[in-house]
Amino acid sequence: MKKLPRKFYTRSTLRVAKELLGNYLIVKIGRKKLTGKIVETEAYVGPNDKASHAYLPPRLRKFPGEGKITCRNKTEYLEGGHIYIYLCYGMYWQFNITTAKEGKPECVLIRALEPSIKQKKQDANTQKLANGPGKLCRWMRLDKSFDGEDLTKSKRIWVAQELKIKRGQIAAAKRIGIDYAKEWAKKPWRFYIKNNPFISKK
DNA sequence: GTACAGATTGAG
DNA sequence: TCAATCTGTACT
Repeated sequence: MKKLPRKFYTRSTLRVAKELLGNYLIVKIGRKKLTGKIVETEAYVGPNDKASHAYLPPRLRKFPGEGKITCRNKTEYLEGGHIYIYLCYGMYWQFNITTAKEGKPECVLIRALEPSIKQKKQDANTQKLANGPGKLCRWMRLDKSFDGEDLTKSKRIWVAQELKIKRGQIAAAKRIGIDYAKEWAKKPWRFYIKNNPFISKK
C-alpha cells in the first residue's frame, strides 16, 4: 500500500480536493488500525475565500496575498500534506489536509468516510459512523494532538493511494454551513462520490 | 470584560 | 427548533 506523496498535496487545492476522493485515510490507535475511504471533501482556498479561516479583506493586507493568522489556524500555512485540525462549535473537531506550497493557507476539509469492510463487520451502524466532519473525528479519535502532523511522514496517520475515481463519478456542490460567506458560499467546492451512501446528510 | 456567531450534531 | 460550549472578533 502506497502513501500519497508530497507532490500530490502541493498542487492546487481544488484538484487535491477532487483527487482525494476514493483514497484511504488510515489511523493507528495502539495496535488497532482504522481505515476509511474518503467520500466527501470541501476546498478552502486561502485569503480571498470569505469562508476560509485565513480570509483577510484586501484593505487590511500589508502585502498582496496576506492571510489572517490566529493561534487556531497557523498550521493551515504549512506545506501541502500536513494536518490542520481545529475545534468547531466548542465540541467537534474538523480534520483538514493542507495543500499548495508552504505559506499558502489552503486546505481540504474531509467531510465523510466510508468505513472499511472489516469495520462494517464489527460495527452495527457504520452508515452513521463517519458521515460528517465531526463524526469521523470522533470515530478515529482525531484531536488537537494531530495538529501540524505530516501525513507523508507520520507513523500513526497517513493516506493510502487507491485507484483514481473516474471524473463522471464525482459530484460538485455548494459548501455547507458557510452562508455568512455570501457569494463564496455558492462556489461548488464540495466534492463527493455520486450515489455513495456514506456522505454527510445536509 | 461582555456579547455573539461559527467549516456540527443529536435529541425533542 | 435548540443547546452543547471553545475560539475569535467587535464592541464597551
